[in-house]
Amino acid sequence: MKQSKKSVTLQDMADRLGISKVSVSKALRGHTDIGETTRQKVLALAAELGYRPNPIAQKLTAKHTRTIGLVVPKIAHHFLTRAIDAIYRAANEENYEIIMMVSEEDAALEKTHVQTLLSMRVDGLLISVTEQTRDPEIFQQVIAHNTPLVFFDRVIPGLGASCITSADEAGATLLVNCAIEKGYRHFGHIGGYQSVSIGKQRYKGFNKALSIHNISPHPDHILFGGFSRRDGYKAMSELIKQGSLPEIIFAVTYPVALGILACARENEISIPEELDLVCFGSSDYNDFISPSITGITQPAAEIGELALAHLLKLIRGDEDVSIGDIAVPVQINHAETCIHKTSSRSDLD
Amino acid sequence: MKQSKKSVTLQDMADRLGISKVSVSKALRGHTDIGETTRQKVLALAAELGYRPNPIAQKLTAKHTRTIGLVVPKIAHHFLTRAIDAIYRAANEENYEIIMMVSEEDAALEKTHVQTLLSMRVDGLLISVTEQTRDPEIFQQVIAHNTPLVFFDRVIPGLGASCITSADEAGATLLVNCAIEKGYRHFGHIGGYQSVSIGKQRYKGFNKALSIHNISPHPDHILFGGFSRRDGYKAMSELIKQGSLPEIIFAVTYPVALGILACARENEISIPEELDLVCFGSSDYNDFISPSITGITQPAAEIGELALAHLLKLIRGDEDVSIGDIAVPVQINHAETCIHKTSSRSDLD
DNA sequence: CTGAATTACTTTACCGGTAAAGTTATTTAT
DNA sequence: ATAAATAACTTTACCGGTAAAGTAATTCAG
Repeated sequence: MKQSKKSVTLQDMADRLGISKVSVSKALRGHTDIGETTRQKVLALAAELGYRPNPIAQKLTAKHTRTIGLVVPKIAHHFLTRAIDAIYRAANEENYEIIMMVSEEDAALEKTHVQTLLSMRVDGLLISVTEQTRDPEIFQQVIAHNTPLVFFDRVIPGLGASCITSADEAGATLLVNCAIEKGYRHFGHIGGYQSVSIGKQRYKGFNKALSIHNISPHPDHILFGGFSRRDGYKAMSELIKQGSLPEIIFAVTYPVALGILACARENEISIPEELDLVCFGSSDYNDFISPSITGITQPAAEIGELALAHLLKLIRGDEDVSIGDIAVPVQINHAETCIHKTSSRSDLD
Repeated sequence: MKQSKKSVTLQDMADRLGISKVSVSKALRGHTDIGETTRQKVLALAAELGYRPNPIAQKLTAKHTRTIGLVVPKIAHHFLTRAIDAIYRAANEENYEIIMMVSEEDAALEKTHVQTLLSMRVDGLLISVTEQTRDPEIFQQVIAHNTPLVFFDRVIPGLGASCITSADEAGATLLVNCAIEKGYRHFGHIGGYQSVSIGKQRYKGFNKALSIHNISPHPDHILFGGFSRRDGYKAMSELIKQGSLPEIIFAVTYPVALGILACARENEISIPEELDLVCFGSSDYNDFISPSITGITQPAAEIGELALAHLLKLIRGDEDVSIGDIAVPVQINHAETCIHKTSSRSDLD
């Protein structure tokens, strides 16, 4: 394999012009030390040779690298995909570079990635943690290292890093309240790991709505697991095995709701007639699904943008920024489930 | 903002141990120059201080950066998302770092990104071009620069860079043949820009199947545009405005098919009864959509992996690798559309 | 027993930039 | 007229590594 053509360096240009490389550097950066004539010559030569400074060399000296590390548990995930997209877009506008690493829901890999990014001297870190992350030690290291850190979506509160999330708790309450108003009383929850922020907060919001209305769900109707379609399917299978079903299930994510839908379909349980369903999250494809699922639309792009904007403020040391948690308000997307309570079950009512 | 704690350098450790920094460097790399006793001391100190070499400094000297540039037109796109995911996973296994940049379907931005990545001294480039890319100049520059380049999905053949794609042409032929066998005779195509490889190849495959069977589609039923849901919707509106509909439409992408579906629904044209529909591509959600759309499933992960593997071979200079195009075979996913021809139209048959 | 090889290091140089501290020749101020 | 300031460069040093070329002490070979 032939070696890559060497690119033009300051020294190359200096040699051609018979001046020192520092002069060339200064000329390019518009330093006042350099006379107009020389500067024009340098600029002309640089254009001619297509000179581009070596960013690696630049980063070696500079205190700031204009690079941000992004760690996400996966990419092919409806919410994250959109958030990542927004982060890239916003970073590009601000002339920051993103280095994304994928932890693949593996806490150990996540840790390695964070360490790698730190050693790459990123100016700051944006992190959405894995389902498995329990030990916050690596993040405490980041904070101790004085590298600005912002969590988004799946966050770890209380570490002294800002957390940007959907209004998980409030959104869940909103959704469940809406169902209560429509007459539903017997709720189930297929929730996520309680060690993960979104799992915990959404369950909390669910409980809050119920307790305000003095409703207590049947313990058998509350199940916890992961956040994927597979997890939803599994939980629904268990629920069916147990025998009794609630009137309506609140699923922790959209994929979980789909898993429930798939499982219900296989077991010939019709949704929303026999069993109703709502969830936190939605999908671009929701309108095409039958039944389309009533749920909470998450402002993924907004969260991505906010997280980046907040991180940049921390990096720049803006005075009007404090480390804190931001919960972006969410809305209900009314679709074909959870229209109104269709049957009243005398045995329970 | 306080400054980040300075990280441990070779010099720091050398000072503490009273040896030269080069010895420390050699010890860490297991160079035979260093005695066992000293090496152990260095290793111990490195572990104690949590030394991590500065990758920026390393890259400045090394000829290879173990970094690969990835340029994609967008992230939130069913096929690309999965391909990107696979690329990250594979790169991680091979201990390569990915630097992804998003061109946002903007050819100018794409060019800048490629230049930036080149100046970052990536070892190779993986590119899926934008809808708008017409001028191959920047890619010719890459090739002239001797940086290995592999296109995937949306490719530019004939430049001397390898192209990894779905079997676009063959897949389209396969799908259309299948429809022909089921009795369909009057075809429409809502296709993509013919300047983009997937648009061109899929249309080509469509034509091939038809011409083999001596079928010529009505010119009014052939429309070209972009690859998004919006584009599908727009094209379908036009088709409706024109008056006559084909029996079945072959849509260039899954989102385009959805756009068609949405537009048909609004105009109370029932699919698949009044108008049938197939497309190139599919979705995780297809099973939940009604009607679920018969189409070609693209091996996104496989294409991502193949593209990366091929690029790595080029980078490593493997002898058994030649620059060439690879079309990964595709399959039909049979769903609720294109079951069999339901009506025969006497006016046309 | 002595020259050559080996061991275990150190010194110097370099990657491609940037910052700080010279160095001249030319102005400007007094 | 002469010291001080200014303009326009150059030299040196440094970022944090790696490669190549010393060097001194010890071991080996004949």
